[in-house]
Amino acid sequence: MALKTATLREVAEMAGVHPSTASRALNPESRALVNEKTVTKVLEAAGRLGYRPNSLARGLKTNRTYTIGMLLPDLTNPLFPPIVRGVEDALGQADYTLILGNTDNDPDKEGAILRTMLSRRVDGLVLATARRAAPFVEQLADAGIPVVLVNRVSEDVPWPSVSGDDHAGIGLAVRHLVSLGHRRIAHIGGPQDLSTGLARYQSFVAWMQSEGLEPDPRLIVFSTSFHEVAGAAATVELFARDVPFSAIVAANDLIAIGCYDVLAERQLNVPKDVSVVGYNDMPFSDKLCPPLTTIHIPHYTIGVRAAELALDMIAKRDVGAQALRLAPALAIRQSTAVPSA
Amino acid sequence: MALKTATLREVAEMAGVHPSTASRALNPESRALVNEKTVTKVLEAAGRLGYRPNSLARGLKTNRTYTIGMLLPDLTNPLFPPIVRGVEDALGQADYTLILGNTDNDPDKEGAILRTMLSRRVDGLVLATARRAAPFVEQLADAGIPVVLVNRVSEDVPWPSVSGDDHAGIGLAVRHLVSLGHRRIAHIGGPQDLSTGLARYQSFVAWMQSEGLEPDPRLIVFSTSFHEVAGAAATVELFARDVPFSAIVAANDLIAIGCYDVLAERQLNVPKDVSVVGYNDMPFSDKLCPPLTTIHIPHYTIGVRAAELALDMIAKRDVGAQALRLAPALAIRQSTAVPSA
DNA sequence: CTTGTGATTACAATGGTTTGCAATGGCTCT
DNA sequence: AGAGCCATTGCAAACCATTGTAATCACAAG
Repeated sequence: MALKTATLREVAEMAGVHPSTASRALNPESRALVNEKTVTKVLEAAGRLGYRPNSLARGLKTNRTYTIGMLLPDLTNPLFPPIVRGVEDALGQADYTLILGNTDNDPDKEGAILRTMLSRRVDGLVLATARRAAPFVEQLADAGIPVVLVNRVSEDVPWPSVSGDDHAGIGLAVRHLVSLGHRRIAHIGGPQDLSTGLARYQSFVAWMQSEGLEPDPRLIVFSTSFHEVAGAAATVELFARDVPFSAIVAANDLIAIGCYDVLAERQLNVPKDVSVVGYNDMPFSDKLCPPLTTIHIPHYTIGVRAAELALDMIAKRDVGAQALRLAPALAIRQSTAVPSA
Repeated sequence: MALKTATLREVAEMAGVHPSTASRALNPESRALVNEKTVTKVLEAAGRLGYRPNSLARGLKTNRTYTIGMLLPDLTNPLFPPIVRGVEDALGQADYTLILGNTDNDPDKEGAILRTMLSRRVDGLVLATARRAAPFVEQLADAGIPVVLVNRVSEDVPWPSVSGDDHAGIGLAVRHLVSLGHRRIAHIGGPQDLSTGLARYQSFVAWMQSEGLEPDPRLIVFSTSFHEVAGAAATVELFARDVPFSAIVAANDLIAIGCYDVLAERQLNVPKDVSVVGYNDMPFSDKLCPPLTTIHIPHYTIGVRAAELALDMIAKRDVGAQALRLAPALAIRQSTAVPSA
C-alpha cells in the first residue's frame, strides 16, 4: 500500500469530505470542530492510505518546522554523545527532530552550518560549540530565533545556558587532593579562549587560595587543545619547569590521559608518585589504567535541560538569560592517593 | 540587518525583476538563463537583504529536501560517533543535512522515528540499526526511498550495505591467537539475532576449522547484548562450563571489557593467564588495562561510503544491492601473548 | 412561517519557491 | 521591410496543508 505518499486531498476524497475538514479531523486540536462520525471516516481513510502529513507544506504554512539544530565541535569527542542523546530524547518527547552539525571549531564551517540551519527554518538552536567569540551572535539575535548555549556561559548574550558547574567541580577536585595531603598541586588548563578552559583555570586559582595554598604560576600550564596529545605536550612543559609537584588537576579527561602517557614515559607511577584528577568522567575513564579519579558531569541531563529550555522558548515561555549550572560529583577512583614525599 | 528573513519576492522587488527571474539568477544551474547584469543585481539584492531561500517552500515544490535520515541504536555506543561523522561529512560536501534518530533497538521507537522521517520527506535513509528482522522493510521498499544499510548485511533486501568485513576480521583474530600458540580458544559471541553477532560467530567456527582446530561448543558462549555487563555474565558462564581455555575472542570491545572485569575478579592476568581479543577498536581501547588487542574497523570510512551510496541512489545512479565490506586490520596491543600452559 | 442559533462543513486564500510556457524586444537575414 | 530567431524575462500554475470566513442545515423559538 501507499506507493506514492498520499496527500491530504486524497484522504479527503476517500472520506468524501473537503480537504479542510480532513485537516481538522486529523489535527488533535481542531478535531473537536468536526463531527465524530466524520472524524472516524477521515481517520480510517488516512490509515488505509498510509497518509503522512507533508511536514514541508505544513511548515510552510505554519512557519514552524518542529526541528531544532544543534552545533557541536566534534561528535567524536566522547563528551558529546550523551549530551546529544539528552537533547534528542527530550526533543523526541515533544515530536521535535534534531539536526546535527559538526563545526570542528572552524568558524567558516560554523557559519556555513548555521546558514543552512536557518535556511531550513529550524525553530531553535542549541549551541554546544566552545569558542568564546562567536561572530554570528548578532545575526542570530537579529533572526529572533531561540538559542540555548551548552557548556559555555553566556557572555554578553541574551540566551540561557546549561552547563556543569565548573567552579564547584574544580572545587571538588582541589579539595579532594588537599584532603589527601597534597600541597603542591599543578593545573593543566585547557585553551583559554574556550570558556570552559578559562573558567576551570580561574576556579583552580580561586579554590587553591581559599584552601590557603598560593597557586604557583610555574605549576600552571595551558594545553593548546582539550585532546590527549596537547595534554601530553603540556605535561612535558610542566616537567620542564622543574618545579616539584605531587598532583595534577587536568582540565578534562583527555588531557589527563595525556598526563598518564607522559608520566608512564618517565616511569612515574600514578597515583604513587603523582596523583591525577580528570574532568568530565567520560565513558571508559573508569577503565583506564589506573581508573581515573575525575569530576562527573551529568551530560545527559545537560542535554535534556538544554532541549527543554529551547522548547520553552519556542513556546514563548520566557526563560530569560539564566545560566543553569548542574551540580558535578567527585568520582574517586584510583589515580589519586596520599602524596609519597 | 535582516530582522525578518527576506523572501524571494522581496529580493526580486529590490532588484527590480520578477521573482521567477530572481529565482533563476540565484540558482547556479539556471543562472545561465539570465542576463549577467541582472544576475549581479539580484545577487547583490540578496546579499543586502541576507536572503536565505526557504527550504521548505523549495522542498515542497521540488520534492527534494536535501536531507537524509539516519537510524542507529544508540549514539552513546562508541561505535557510532565515527560512523555518524563520516556520514555527516560526506553529506555536508553535497549540501545535504543529517537527521538523527536513536532507536534503542526498540521496534516501536524505530517505527515512530521512521514515520517522522518519512513525514519530513527525507531524500534517503541510512539504517545502522542492528536488528535483523525489520518489519518496516516492505513499507520502505514501497515508499521507493533510497536506503543504505550500515553494519548489517542485506538479507532479502534490495538495498546496498556497507560494513566491516567481519569474516576477515574474525580471521585476523583467530589466526593471531593461533600463531601465538593458542589452541583452546573460546568465543564470547554477540546476540545471535543481530546480524553482526551471528556473522562473527559463524566466522569464528569457520576459521577455527580452517586452522585445523575443531571448535569446542562448550567454549562458545553468547552474550545477551553487546555491552560490558552482558559480556561479563557470559564470561562467568564460560568459566562455569569448566573447560580449559587460554584465549578469548570477544564479539566486540565492550564484551572484551566484560571479560577483563571477570578475569580481574578471578585474579587472572591478561595476557599471561588468558589472552583477549576484542572487536571494533573503539576509542580508548588502547587505553584499557592492558591495552586491548582488537580488530580495527574503518568506521569513519564506513560512514562516508554509506553516505556516498545514498547520494548516488538519490541521483538515480544505480548501485544495486551490493554489499560493500571494508577491510579490517589487526591492532596488536597487550592483551594477547603466548599461552602460559 | 420566519428568524435565530449552533454545529458542521465547504470555500478560498495563503505560505515561498520552482518551472513550463508565453511574451517581449532586439537582432539578422533575405 | 517583414519573417524568423535568440536571449531574456514575465506570468501563472503548482506543490500540500492550514485557517479565517462564509455557507449550509437542522432545529428551536417567537
